[in-house]
Amino acid sequence: MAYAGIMQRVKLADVARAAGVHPGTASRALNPLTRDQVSRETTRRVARAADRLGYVPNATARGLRTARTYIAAMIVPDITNPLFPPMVRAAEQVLSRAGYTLVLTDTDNDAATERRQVEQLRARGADGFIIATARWEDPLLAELAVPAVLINRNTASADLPYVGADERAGITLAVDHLVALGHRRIAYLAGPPDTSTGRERAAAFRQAMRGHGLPIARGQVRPCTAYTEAAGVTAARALLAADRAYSAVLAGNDLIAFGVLSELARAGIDCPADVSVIGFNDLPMVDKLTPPLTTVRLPLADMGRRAAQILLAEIEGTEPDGPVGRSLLGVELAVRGSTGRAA
Amino acid sequence: MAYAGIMQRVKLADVARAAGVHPGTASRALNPLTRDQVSRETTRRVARAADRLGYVPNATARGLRTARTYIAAMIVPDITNPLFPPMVRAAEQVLSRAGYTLVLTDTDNDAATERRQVEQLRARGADGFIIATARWEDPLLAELAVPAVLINRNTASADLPYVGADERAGITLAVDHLVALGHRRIAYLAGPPDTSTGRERAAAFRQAMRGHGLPIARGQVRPCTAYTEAAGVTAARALLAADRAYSAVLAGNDLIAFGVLSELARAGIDCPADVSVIGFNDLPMVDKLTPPLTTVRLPLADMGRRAAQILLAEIEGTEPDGPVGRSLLGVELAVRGSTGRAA
DNA sequence: GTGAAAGCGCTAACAC
DNA sequence: GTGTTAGCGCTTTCAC
Repeated sequence: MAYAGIMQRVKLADVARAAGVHPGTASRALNPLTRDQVSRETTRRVARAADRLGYVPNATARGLRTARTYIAAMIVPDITNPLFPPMVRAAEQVLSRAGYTLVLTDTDNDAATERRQVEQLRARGADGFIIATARWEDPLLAELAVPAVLINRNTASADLPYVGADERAGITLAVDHLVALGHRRIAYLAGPPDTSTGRERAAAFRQAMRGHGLPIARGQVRPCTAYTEAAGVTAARALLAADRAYSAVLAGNDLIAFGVLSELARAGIDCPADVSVIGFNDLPMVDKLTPPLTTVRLPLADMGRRAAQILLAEIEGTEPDGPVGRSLLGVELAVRGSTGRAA
Repeated sequence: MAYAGIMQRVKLADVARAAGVHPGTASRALNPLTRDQVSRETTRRVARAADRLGYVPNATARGLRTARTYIAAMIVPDITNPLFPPMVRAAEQVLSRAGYTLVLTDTDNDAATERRQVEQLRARGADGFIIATARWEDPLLAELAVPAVLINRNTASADLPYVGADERAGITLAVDHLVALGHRRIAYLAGPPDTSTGRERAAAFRQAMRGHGLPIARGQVRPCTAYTEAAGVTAARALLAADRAYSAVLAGNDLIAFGVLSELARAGIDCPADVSVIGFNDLPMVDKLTPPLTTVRLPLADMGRRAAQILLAEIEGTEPDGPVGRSLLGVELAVRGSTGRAA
């Protein structure tokens, strides 16, 4: 096989020869940061030659020389989870515009796989990481010695920049909405406590209830073992089996809410007539369900963009505009048919 | 910021010194393909030294020397389309196990963006491409001079290996199902004709109808301008405005089917009592709709795996097991509530 | 403002 | 079987 296009590529030396200058000069002329060391006229000649010959710099050679790869890696637990694609997409846009290439790696929700991936990518020389897999206790993050930004999930194990949604605000909106509809007995099915989202949202729920002067009974806040429909079913079943009756259920995320909805249906309890349900994340299609799910919408693309910007700033050692340590982006409540006035 | 871990990495020369051999020898000892040129004893010493020092080869330097990057790129039109994540995930697994790193790039459905991305990735030295964005007439594919595999969509512009689902079989299953339920007036809303899937599925529909001895009237097969719900709405409206009444609608994909369902609802036509609807792709959640959508399920992960295997074989110049030119993977019909007996 | 020369870390062609 | 040497394409001192 002859892949001519890739093999006989035009290199800097060719451009320099065509422009009648030394390769070093051509390099300076082409690099925006060193362009001012070169005369206007030379710059023009080099640029024209490069353009005419279709010169594309060899990233590998540059990387070897500069010890920079212009590769950024993004680590997600499972790209088939619709939460992540919008983040990935937005991050890639920012990164690629800045000359970086995004490497995506899917850990399949497995810590060992994740560690392998990270090591492979470090060997590759990835300039930085955007990490969407953080656990609350996460030894890997503590060891990490490269620029990195956490997205969606935060950690207690390291002091890394974090970009997330304003989860407290989201939960507050949801509780406020239910209270405004007359609900007072509101159960919360939390996400797993080894994630920051599981912890943060649960804490926010307690605080919001307290803000409305509503007491929280035992069993009213239940942790789910995972952010899955199955875990939601289990938790909902436990809720239904308990003494206390709730007029509304706030779920740690949409998948848990699905579990609640299906368990309510199984038990012959109507939503929203008998019980209102609210989810979190606003996954695609949840507005097409019957009833359509009221849920908290996260600015996923904004999060991806922001994380990429912060990472770029970290890598290049510049200041990003805006705060770095902890960026909380605004959320909104998508009010739909799964919530109604308290029975 | 001191990122010690990455900066002062141990290099081949260090290993060679520690093992008391020349770097060239160390290189040979470490490379499986050249290991047999080195004595057992030396190999052992080098391996031990490398292990002890935690040597990780510098992929950039190797790439510069060997003109190989061990980077494979995957190009998708829109990663937020749930069709693609399973493919990406499966491809990444195969690739990463083979020592390759997957670069994902999202073209935002834009040919110009796509061209830019491909050029950037060529400059990066990507060893090969998995392309999910092929159009039926696609000049970019004709120019491509690197190993590449098409996935999901085929093209007329180049003779590249193609991995897809058996679309004809899928359409046939759908038509057979409807005919078995007593339907004879079945409309087809095709995808755009600049995609192989748009063309292939439409051709398959005509053939399947012919196989049942069912005539196809003018306006019974309508192309949509895009694979979107909006395009589905438009096409469905045109269908309803026509003289002929249909008892079933087969949609070019699930999004088009959504458009049909919403337009039927708007017109007060019940699905499935009055009209049956079938989609294509089996997107997540379509089983949770009311009514749940009958649709053709594609083996997305298998497609991703297969495409990656073929690409690896292309890159390494070896034979993959199985055919290369055109792999059609089996589909199945997920029968759900949106189809019923003809009225 | 430009040229010369060295070198990033690795591998492959050539000696011995 | 191992050492030597050269060089992948680029950037970046150092001269002038």
